[in-house]
Amino acid sequence: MRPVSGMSEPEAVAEWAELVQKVLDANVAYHRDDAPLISDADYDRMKGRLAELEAAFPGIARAMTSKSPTAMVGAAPAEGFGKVTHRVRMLSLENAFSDEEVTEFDERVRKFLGINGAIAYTAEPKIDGLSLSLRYEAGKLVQAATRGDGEVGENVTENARTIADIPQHLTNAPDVLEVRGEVYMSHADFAALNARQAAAGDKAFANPRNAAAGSLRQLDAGITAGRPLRFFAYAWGEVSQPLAVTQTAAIARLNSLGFQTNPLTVLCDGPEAMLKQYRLIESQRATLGYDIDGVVYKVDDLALQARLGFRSSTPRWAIAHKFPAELAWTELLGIDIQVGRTGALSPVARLKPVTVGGVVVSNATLHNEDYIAGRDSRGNPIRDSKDIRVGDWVQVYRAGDVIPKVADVDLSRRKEGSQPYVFPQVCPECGSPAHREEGDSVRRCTGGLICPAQAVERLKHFVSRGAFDIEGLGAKQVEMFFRDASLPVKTPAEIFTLAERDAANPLQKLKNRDGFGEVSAAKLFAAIEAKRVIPLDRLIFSLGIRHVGEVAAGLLARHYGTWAGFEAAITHASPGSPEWAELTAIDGVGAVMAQSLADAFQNPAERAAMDALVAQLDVQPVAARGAVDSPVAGKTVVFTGTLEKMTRAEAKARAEALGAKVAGSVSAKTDLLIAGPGAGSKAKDAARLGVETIDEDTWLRLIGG
DNA sequence: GTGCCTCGAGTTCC
DNA sequence: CTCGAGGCAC
Repeated sequence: MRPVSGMSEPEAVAEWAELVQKVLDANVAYHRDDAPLISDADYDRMKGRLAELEAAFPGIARAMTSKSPTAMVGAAPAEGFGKVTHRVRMLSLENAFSDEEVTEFDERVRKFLGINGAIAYTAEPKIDGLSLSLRYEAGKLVQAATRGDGEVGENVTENARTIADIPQHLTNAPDVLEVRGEVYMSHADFAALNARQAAAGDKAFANPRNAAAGSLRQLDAGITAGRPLRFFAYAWGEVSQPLAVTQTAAIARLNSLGFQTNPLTVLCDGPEAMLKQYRLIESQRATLGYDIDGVVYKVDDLALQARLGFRSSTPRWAIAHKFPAELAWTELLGIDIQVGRTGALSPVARLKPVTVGGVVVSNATLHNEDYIAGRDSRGNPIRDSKDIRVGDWVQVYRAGDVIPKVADVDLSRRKEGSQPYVFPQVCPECGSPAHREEGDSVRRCTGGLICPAQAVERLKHFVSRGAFDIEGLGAKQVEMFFRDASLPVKTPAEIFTLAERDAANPLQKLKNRDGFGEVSAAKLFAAIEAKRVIPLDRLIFSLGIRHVGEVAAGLLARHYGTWAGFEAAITHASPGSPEWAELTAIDGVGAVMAQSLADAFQNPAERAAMDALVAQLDVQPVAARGAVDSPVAGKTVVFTGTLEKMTRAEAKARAEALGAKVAGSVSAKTDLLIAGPGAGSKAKDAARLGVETIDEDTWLRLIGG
């Protein structure tokens, strides 16, 4: 590549224009056609060069950068779309795969609510498209957003405006109304679109879902307008006034506001009726004219829905009853072992590519060594104890329509002289012994940070979304720096000395490398610099300590507040010590997690890496508790005796939603005891300790209902 | 001790 | 998304 410094402006413009076209073509191939034209590395290189040209010739930038793909931020999931934070989280649904699981769902709901009689549920087809949230203010469509990760989605307002089923204006709607539903493409429209694609020499879409997703995510809304997308409304997010008192009535209301709602939505009086509707919908599946992948059941009474509330990522009042997964047979070409950040050795099946549910699958997970051998972790036989051998014909499916898995083996086609797979006893990456602990289903490499696979996976975790989340430093860049001879990054601390080391390196500066330019190198250094200031919870999560995920890291950070406090406590924690007692007293922290933390902090190599890292950082303390505005926020409460207005599970969920901590027994830390009739020893304990005790009605008044 | 509810870890394909 | 397992209530 020619150095930009020796180029004239017209030459630069010519190269720039050519590159823009190539990048745009690649974008179309990747996003619309799901068929990459070029490798990711080449793509990144082209974008880097574009940025370089634009930086060296500001004229280009002023005149045309708005057209340039560099204006569409790189790497991150939201290429070219703005981000939208959902005011009400877009959750996913719990899945059921059998009739029993549906019956259990109903039992669970009634148990939670303490209702013995029947409860009414709606049943509706689960459309196989992509969910979309539409925000209306004063009756006008102001924003459309994809689901994203449920918290943050992409702003696709302009594209949504081109969909005929989506009204631009509503009359008699609440001031604020967020309608949720599914964007999909009908079979007929999908076939016609693919015929057009073929006529134009473009690649066909694999299935209607991909076609709908690709069409909605066009950067040019003009292309979306030419795609026959449809929309069914089935839920809502933020509303300024309630839509109705039942799910059925709310859907009818959405329909009268001008939305398409699914005509197969019916009200059922219990599991029997739900399953009947499931079979009816399943029997009509082939003739509906659009893809569905199951049936969704929802508690009809919205007041009950509110009482049931949510678990961490799914509502308690709904479930998706999925149709059986599509299966396909193919040949197992080989078994590779991958090493994860905790050292776990995971076998991956390399398959002769096969289409399953409209997607070509060439890899599948084999879980662990027992799964290959045909036993579960308790030693019980699975797949009739058939083991899986290289060369076998295997049946694959996509679990939850996503993750490819091997379900079965065809013994009649097993090749003569095939041998059972021998699981490696040493790490294939570093050669250290791989041990399997009693009762554990995974075998782990014992190399720790010595193992390059573990080290690089730990680094990837370190820069991942919930951890340091450094823009421009993703998995791919981490791999590159890890293997780099002149500017290596082998430990998290080394990320923060990157700029300094680059400046001190007279040859081969980062900005002169393939894939980087002046601008991108400076941007990366700035992004790293910005993350020197880091909240304690993110730091703890980023350490990648086994059993300590995002939630546990948050608990620990909130309990200890500062790095100094946390570090001192864990360093001295061992079974029997006061630090250990304090640690395991945290709600959600048990002996296993405590031991894992202690092991990490008391291991000299791990500890050295941690200290070097923290020396580079400005760790922000974390406040004790989220500022929930309620009289019980931050209080520790205990329930005892018989609760008459709600079940124990419900009482606990509501108290926690209001920021209270619910404990099982009364201690000096208890702030409030809610005692129903029949309270025994706990009430005595409370009296002895001087803990305030109230009855259920007083409690309900206190929390407002 | 048993059973429920979550979380954590690992995985694929786009 | 699923599985295994940790943590806790009963």
